[in-house]
This record gives sequence, C-alpha cells and structure tokens, in this order.
Amino acid sequence: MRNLYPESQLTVSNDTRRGRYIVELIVTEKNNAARRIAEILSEGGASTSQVAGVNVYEWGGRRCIGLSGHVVGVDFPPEYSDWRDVEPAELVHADVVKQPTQEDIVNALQRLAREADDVVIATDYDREGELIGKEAFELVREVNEEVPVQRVRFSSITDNEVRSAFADPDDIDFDLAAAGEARQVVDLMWGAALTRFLSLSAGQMGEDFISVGRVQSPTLKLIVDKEREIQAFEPDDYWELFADLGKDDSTFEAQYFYENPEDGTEAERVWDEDDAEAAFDVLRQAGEAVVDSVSRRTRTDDPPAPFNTTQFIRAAGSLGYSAGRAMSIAEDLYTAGYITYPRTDNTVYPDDLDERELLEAFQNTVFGDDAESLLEQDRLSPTEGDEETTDHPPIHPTADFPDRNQLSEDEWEVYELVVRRFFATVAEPAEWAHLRVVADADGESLKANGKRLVEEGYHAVYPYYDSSENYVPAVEEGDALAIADARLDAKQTQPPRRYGQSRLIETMESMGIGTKSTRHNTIEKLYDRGYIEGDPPRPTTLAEAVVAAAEEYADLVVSEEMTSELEADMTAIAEGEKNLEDVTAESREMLDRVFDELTASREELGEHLRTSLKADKTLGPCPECGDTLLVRQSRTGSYFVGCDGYPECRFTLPLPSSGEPLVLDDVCDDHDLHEVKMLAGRNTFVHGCPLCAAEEADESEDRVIGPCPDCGEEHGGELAIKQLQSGSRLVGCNRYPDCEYSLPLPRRGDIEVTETYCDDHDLPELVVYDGEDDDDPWELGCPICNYEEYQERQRQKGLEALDGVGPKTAEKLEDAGVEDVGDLADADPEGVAEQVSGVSADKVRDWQAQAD
DNA sequence: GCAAGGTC
Repeated sequence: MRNLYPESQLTVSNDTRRGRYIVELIVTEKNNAARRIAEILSEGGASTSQVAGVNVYEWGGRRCIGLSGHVVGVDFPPEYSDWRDVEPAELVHADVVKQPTQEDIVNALQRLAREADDVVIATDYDREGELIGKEAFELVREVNEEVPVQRVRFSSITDNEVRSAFADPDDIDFDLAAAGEARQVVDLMWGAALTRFLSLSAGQMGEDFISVGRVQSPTLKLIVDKEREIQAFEPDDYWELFADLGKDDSTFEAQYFYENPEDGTEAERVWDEDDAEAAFDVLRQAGEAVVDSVSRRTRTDDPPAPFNTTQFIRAAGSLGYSAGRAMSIAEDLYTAGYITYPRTDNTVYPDDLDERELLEAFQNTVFGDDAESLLEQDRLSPTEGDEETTDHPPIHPTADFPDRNQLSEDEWEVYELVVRRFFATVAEPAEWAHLRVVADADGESLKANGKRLVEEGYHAVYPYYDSSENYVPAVEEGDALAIADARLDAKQTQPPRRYGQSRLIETMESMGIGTKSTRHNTIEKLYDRGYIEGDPPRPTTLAEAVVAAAEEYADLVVSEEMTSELEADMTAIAEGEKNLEDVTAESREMLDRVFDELTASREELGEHLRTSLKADKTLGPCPECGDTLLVRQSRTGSYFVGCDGYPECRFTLPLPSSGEPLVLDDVCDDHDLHEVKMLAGRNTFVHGCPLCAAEEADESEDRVIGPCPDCGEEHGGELAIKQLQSGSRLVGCNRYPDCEYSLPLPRRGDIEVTETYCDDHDLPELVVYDGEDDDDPWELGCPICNYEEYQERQRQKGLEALDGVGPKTAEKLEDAGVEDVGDLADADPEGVAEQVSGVSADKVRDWQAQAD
C-alpha cells in the first residue's frame, strides 16, 4: 500500500492561491473528531474556517471536515409519499433511493472534494462508520471521479492511534458498508409498510399514526409481555419466621429455615399456615437456641468494569436519571471535553490509556485525596468487561477538569459518577468477612448471616453500591442464646417487576436489538407514540392491541429473531458470502406473505385497533346520559372531555390548556371517572377527575382583591381570584368577557390573601401554601409584580428555546452579557465565543439565525 | 407524515 504521508508532504509551501497545494481531504464522522484529529496531526497548528457554514480545519496540505453521522438517508421516491394513494403493500417493491439529509454538510464536503488530490475517510471504526464513510465516498465521487479515496481506522482519538492509522491507510470495506445498507433497506421496507398499513386500517393518520419497527416493536413486546405476566399473576400466601437471639447485652436477628424435603435445599418460606404456626409456637416456647455451627469465610468483591453506554445509563438510573436525560448530560460533558465519547460498547480500556497519568490530572481537584490514595497502590491494573470493541474507548473522564461552577448540579453529579467509576476500575478489590451462624431451637433451625467489610477497596472511591454491613456477633458452637423475641410474618408472593428504563436497555442489549446510540431514543419513541406511560413504563391499551396484531400477522417484526436473522445476513454480506440484493429480496418475499394475510384481515384489525384507541381515551359514564365520556380534541387542537353520544348528548368538561392528556388507571370514587394526567415534559401534572375539578370550580367563590388596572377607573371593574372548571386559577376582572385582563396563578396550593398591599399596584400580597411544606410557603407577593417578574424570567429563558442551549449555557451566555434573544441578535459571534466556553462563533451564528 | 441509524 502506498504511504500517503512521506514527511516531505507535510510541509507544503504557503502559496496563497487557495486550493492549489491542497493535497488531502480528511472526512470524519463528527465535528468533534475532526477538530481533535486536526489538533493531533497538525500538532496544534490547524486553523478553523467555515465552508457552507461547516467547520473545516486546515493546516499544511490538509483539510479536515466532520460530518454529522449520516448526511444522506434512504427513502422511497416521492410518488410513494401520499399514504392514501399508495397501497402499503406496494412499498415492499418500491425503489429505495438515497438523498442528502444534511445539505450544508453535503455541499461543504463536495466543495472540498473538488479541490482534493487525496481523500481519507476517518469515520468511526464500526459498521455504521463504514457505511457513513461509503456515503462520503459516493458524494466525493459525484464531483471528483479521479481522486484516490482511502480509509483509516482507529478506536480512540489519541496521538499514537491516529498517527499510526494515518501512516498505514487501508481501503473502504464496501462489503461491510453494504451490510449496513441492507439493514437500512430492510428496516425502511418493514417499518414503513407496516406502519402505514396499521395506521390506515385504524384510520389514524397525521400525528397519531401507529408505528411498527424492527427495534421498537420487540421492545414494546417486552413491556407488554411483562404486563401480561403481571395481569395473569396470582399471589400465593406464605410465612416467614424470625427470632432475635441474645448475645451478651445485645441481640441479632436470625431467620427460621428448613430443609426442602424434595431436593434437600434450604428454604425459608413456609407455604402452609398450620406449619408456620407450629414452628412459631416452638420458637416462642423454646426460650433459647443452641448454636449448631459457626462458619466463616472471606469473599472478594471485585471492582466494576469500565462504563459502556448501557452500564453508564444503569448507574445514572440508580441516581434517578432517565436514560434520555443521562445521555443528554453525557453528550454535553463530552462536547465540553470533560469525558470521552459516551456512545460505546467497549468495556476494555485501550492500551493507549495511561491510567496513572489520568489519575495525576485529578491530584489538585476535589477528587485529589481519592486520586492520591489510588496512586499509592503498588500497581494500577484496570478491570475489564466482556466486550472489547473497536468503536470507542469505554466512557472515562478526560484530563480536562471542569470548573464546578460552570456545570449544573445534574451535570456535576453525572460527571462525578464517571470520574468515580474510572477510579473504581483502577482500585483494589474489596473484601468481605462472612459469618454464618446456625442454631437449634427445640428442633427448629435458625440462621443468621453476618457480613463485614474488612477491606474497603474500591468502595472507598465509588460510593454508589450498597456496602452496608450486617452485624452478627462472634458466637461459638454450643453457646445457648436467649430467644428475646419471635415473629411470624404473613407475606404474599409478588408479581414480576416491570422493566425500568435501564433494565429495559440492558435487556435490549442482551437481545441484540438497537444500538448503543439508539436504545434510549427507542424508549422515548414509545412514550411519544402513546404506547407506554409512567416510569417504570406501562403499556397502553393501544400498545397491547398493536403487539397482539403484530403477533398474529407479522410475528417476525415483534420478535428479536428479526434482528438476529438480519445480523446473520449482515455478517454474511460483510464476509462476501451474500450480497445486498440476496438479503433484501428474501426480506421482500417474507413481507409479501405477511401482506397477503394482513390484507385479508384489514377490517377486523382496524376495528380492534380503533376499539383500543378508544379505550385509552375513555373516562367513564357520562353523568347526563350514561353513555361514555371520552377525551377529545377540538378543531383548534385543544383537548376537552366529550360524550360519545354526541350530537344527541352535548355534555362536555374542559381540560387544562397545557400538555397532552393521558387517562390514568385511577378512578374517582364520586363519579366513577378515570383521572387525567397532563403530560408536558417537566411540567407534567395530575389533573385528576375532570368532573371533580369542574364542580370544585363551580363551588368556589371569587375572592375580590382590588380594582382592575385596565377598566377599574372607567367601568369600576374589580380583580378577583377565580378558579376555572379546567382546574386553572387566575386573577381576572369581574367584567369578563368585556374585560379580558388576567394574571395566572399556580394550579396547586391554598392561596392566602394577606393584609400587606403592594405600593405600585394597590393589590394585596398573596401567599401560597402547597400543603407539602406549610412552614415555608411560597410568598408570591403582588400578582401583577409576580407576573411581570415571571415574564422577565421567560424572556431570559427565551435563550433556552434555541437548539443546543440548555440552562447551563443560558447561564453562561447571561454572564457574558447576552441576557435574551435581543442581546443575541446584536452580539458579535466571535466575541461571544471567546467569552463562553464550549461555544463556537459558528454556533452563535446558528443561534442568531434561529432567533430570526 | 412511515424505520433505524448516525449526530447536536
């Protein structure tokens, strides 16, 4: 293979005729990688410019551009885009075409490619990276038929890896890329055709379509299956017995056990009440228990493996973060340079990582003591997990330590988790001393298991695992211990636990469905589609119907086998044993057969889906006509409760104006109606029974607080605290609807009208007792002042409406004097970029464009 | 407007 990088080529003359001496274009998967590779290869000498608004790093004879993952996507030709004009089954044999999805980046890439004498593809070292590389290659070929294109592969962006990869470039693996393309085509075909079929047959178009896919549907089936198990579960009664045994002045707890007559194993649960009572009588009357045996052993407790995405999500989950939130924080920390790439399957640190050096970077930080103690160990041998992949290193902190004040509390907490996980992986194992005592009480057996942490090991630096001890005193064989107390606990077997988000992601990983980058999105998609609700997620009636329909007619698409078969096919393509056409043709045949059956059952299926959709919207009996109350949507898009007997019955109830209504399982005792929850992201709240809310509003009296600032002088209008049927409260003019003056009030809590008046508005100050903390009520103050302050905060938060601006960035922007969108418009992008860490001038221009 | 996969 030709070496592209003889040293002489690295120094190119400074001729100003642009493009003339450009020898090489490097293409990476993302901007971050482009920047870091440029830094390494240019030894810090790269300059940044924009081409078509895309960052390009340039030095010597090289230019480096980062894509944004796939910049082209597969789709059907436009003549298939109208759902009603095209039979879904036709999609099975429709062409699949590729189109740019990120025009700016495609333009920039092609502009640079025209001027390139050499192209090097440096996308991620995994299958999807190979495909993204091939897509870049095709875009390059469109504008430059001659230029040689090569491929470099490295699994972490470090000096060594990058330099040696570029010193020995390879070719694109077109077979591997074709494997990825097969996946694209198969997923599109199955997903789009079945999604359209189910949606059309149920009459659900527009936003509320019914979606099906190779990854989302098996995931949904996991949740539905678990719910089926829970519903089918019948609890069994059992009993457990405990006794407090005295040793010296203290007691410890021991549990009754017996030998299972069937297999000789040790059992604690007693399934017969009489047996349990009999054993209980013996324990109560025995008075003492004689120690039969005392056994001691030590157990080594190895530190955990490095974080891959799934294990990171799990650990963050135990701190209370949803999978999506954990990933979003990790992405921010990565972009800011504090942790490595958060999307990885790898659980083995690369050879390039110098753990000692990385620990030293923490010596003068708040983690200094822990870092020091680890550095004092004789050797640092990091743990390894089972997965060693080429994609990226496991998630670990970088040597770039953040300023704690620049991070939000959540970001800091997650950052600390990543730091401590890294510490744990290089720490010593912990050691536990176990003590098992078995005693006899008149023929019945009692046991106590004690454990003590004798070597703290990694627990000293990683406090996230339970390391609580259980004290059992050192007794000796033959000791007689007083039975201080005996207890008989009646218990019931519990239904299986629902999947939490992180267990769901772990299960998806073990089934091989989805990827490190998409699993958390799949779960969010299920929420968005109205398939699941709550946390841990529970399936809606619609979800149960969709899974049941898929099981009956297209079993493959809800099974993990679809993925495993596709994986096998992809491997075959990558190894040259099959080709893309073989695999997609097979898939088309299968899908044809599925559609034969589906088409025959279209009516029945549609009816079932419609019924299920209705069930998810059903509240209960209409108080006027006894028919069914449903959540409905008006032509303007707002939600309300209406009667299924419309137009004969015109009974309605309002719903809150913010959020999407979700019908809960809980039923109101007074009206037999299901309660309603309003989903609005972080502002989600339970509205309760809409009829109760309406009745409460009707019963509550308006409380007049002062003159209306709009019409008080002219017409004598007065402001009053009002409760509306929709559950919202406001300060409004009593001349409504002639005067529409109003101020919002919080939905919850008792509002007290104080004797203190606002000087500016002549209105009393208000205090809200929300019931949770009566000692520290919310001093809302004058409602006009309060609303003005609220609006001011919203104006500032306007910054957060911009893409990529979170609360943290908004804060930083405010510090830099950019307090609202208006300031942003006037700001100098370069100046802002200089003042605000982690924000490029380019990003600022992007925000300015958005704000327009 | 459909999927899943990248990335922001």
